Amino acid sequence: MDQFVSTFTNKIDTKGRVSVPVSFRTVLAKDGLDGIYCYPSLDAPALDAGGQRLIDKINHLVEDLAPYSDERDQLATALFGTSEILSIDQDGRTILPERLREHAGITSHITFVGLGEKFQLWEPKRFEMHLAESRNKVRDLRKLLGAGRRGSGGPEGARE
Amino acid sequence: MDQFVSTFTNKIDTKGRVSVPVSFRTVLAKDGLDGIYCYPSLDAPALDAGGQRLIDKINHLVEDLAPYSDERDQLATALFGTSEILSIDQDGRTILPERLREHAGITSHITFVGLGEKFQLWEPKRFEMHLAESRNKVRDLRKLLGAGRRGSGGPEGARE
DNA sequence: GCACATTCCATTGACGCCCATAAAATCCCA
DNA sequence: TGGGATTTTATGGGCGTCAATGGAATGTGC
Repeated sequence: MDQFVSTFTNKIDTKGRVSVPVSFRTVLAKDGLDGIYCYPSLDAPALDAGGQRLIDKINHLVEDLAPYSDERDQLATALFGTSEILSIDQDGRTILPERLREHAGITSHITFVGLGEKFQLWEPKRFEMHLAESRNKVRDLRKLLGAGRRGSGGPEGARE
Repeated sequence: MDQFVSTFTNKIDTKGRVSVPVSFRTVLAKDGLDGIYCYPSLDAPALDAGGQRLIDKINHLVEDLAPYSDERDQLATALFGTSEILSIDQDGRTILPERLREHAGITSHITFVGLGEKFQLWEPKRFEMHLAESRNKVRDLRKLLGAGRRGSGGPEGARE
């Protein structure tokens, strides 16, 4: 498996440590990064995270702009400037800096959400609402696509 | 890691010393420069900084211009004429010359901002505003990109 | 002598490393 | 198939190390 899938909710201990789900750790290791590349999501109260592949993608984005141009610096500022490379200790735990926790409203628990090539970190309650919204959107989308194919899952097509 | 990532805000003590974030020092050392190459940013009230790789890049930039052309002299003056190579003491601290501090409006605290191949030095308050602007720009930029192609989108993957 | 810069040392708080425990998943064998 | 044994994961806590910072000691030029 080389993709981030499923969701997990773990606890933050008194020292600010959280266990990273083992399946995510496996994907990261295969990806060739000893840690988690993580930054505030631009359009959600959540954190985006991933491994080397995600870093490479962002590098390409920045490198496509003219050297020493204003735009390039701004893009690099918004992406690299707000990013962290979180270390993972030998028990598979990491520590989120205050700045990142704040952006996502995370206090005592964290929900890890697999999105395939990357994953997100959410405050559990917020993620519940976000998930409900997402499902509704998917439902609407399916209506538009037409009742043509009915797949297998019932009205709750999205996974649990 | 061989890139400047994340931001750090450190204090300037009564003697003008500032600790350079350890992760930045590591990158500089790997880059093969015992110090910080630093000059006033051309289009921001900040300082640009980096290691050997940055020096090489700027050399190429200048060399690509016609010899004895006005542009070449101007660029060389603007960059090299205002540059400094800051030394790093054995406790990982450096001292910013008055001229550089003035350009960035730096007084008691300094924010180190990783931009990948280089980094910037900002007065903390100013950087806050600059970051907000940058994030807005990138959001707009992404909307433009996102409208076009769907699968490979930006770093945020078009979906949400 | 003094002003300034550089080197060295001390403190503090954060982080990494190690071990312990409990719960859960997996395996094994009857 | 079921129940117990083993492994693995999630979590908690102790402790040593290191980074950031402050201050003293030493050096250098005027």
